[in-house]
Amino acid sequence: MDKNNHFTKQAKVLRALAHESRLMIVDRLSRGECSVGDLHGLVGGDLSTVSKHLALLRAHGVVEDRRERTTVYYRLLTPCVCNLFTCATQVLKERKR
Amino acid sequence: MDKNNHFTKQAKVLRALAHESRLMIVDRLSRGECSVGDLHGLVGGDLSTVSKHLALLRAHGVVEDRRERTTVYYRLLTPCVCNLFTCATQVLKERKR
DNA sequence: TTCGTTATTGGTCATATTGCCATATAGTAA
DNA sequence: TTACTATATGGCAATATGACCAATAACGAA
Repeated sequence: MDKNNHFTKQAKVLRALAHESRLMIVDRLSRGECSVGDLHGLVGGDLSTVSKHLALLRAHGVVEDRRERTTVYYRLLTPCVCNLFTCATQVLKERKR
Repeated sequence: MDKNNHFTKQAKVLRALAHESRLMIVDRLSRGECSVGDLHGLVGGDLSTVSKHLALLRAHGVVEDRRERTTVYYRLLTPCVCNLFTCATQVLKERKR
């Protein structure tokens, strides 16, 4: 497998996560599955915008969904994404010194 | 401190990393400091483009630089960014199943 | 079927990102 | 000084991203 290609793929995953609202969503999902409506309540803005953020996360393999009656629940597919928070926080901390 | 604000900051750090060329740079720097010229040889494209990627990484606290004569060397400021690779890879792996 | 609830998709505009070119700067040596 | 090497910066055009509104779809209840 080509190495550049792997960096390209990784970059896409990171870009999928690198957004304020999507980080809020991931952070919430790291504490258990949640409906679109509740995520919307958390994130704010237009519901359709939240839905698009979720579609993007799903397309990149970060989350998956499950429908129950008329409600759709999302959950993390790869819990390790929490490491990103730790890492980003550490970069921010280091920067201040 | 406001929580949303923290997500915003984290998102900026992740965006700084979420680019093919910048991941290549970070990956290389994770194995020790390196000059701009050598990074350019690795990444390809225009040298000025590489320089801008480095400026962006520096502005976000991911790397720092040191000048020796006419050569500028860059190095990682926060080694934990390697966790990002692990995590992104895991997301990619999970997606395939 | 028709209606209400929940979520997704299409369209469009504004803004952000990226890459290349040309130019400028920092440092060294002659 | 001039010239040379190594990097950085300004500017611009192409593309990508994000937010909203409107329209649509999926499902259950009446």
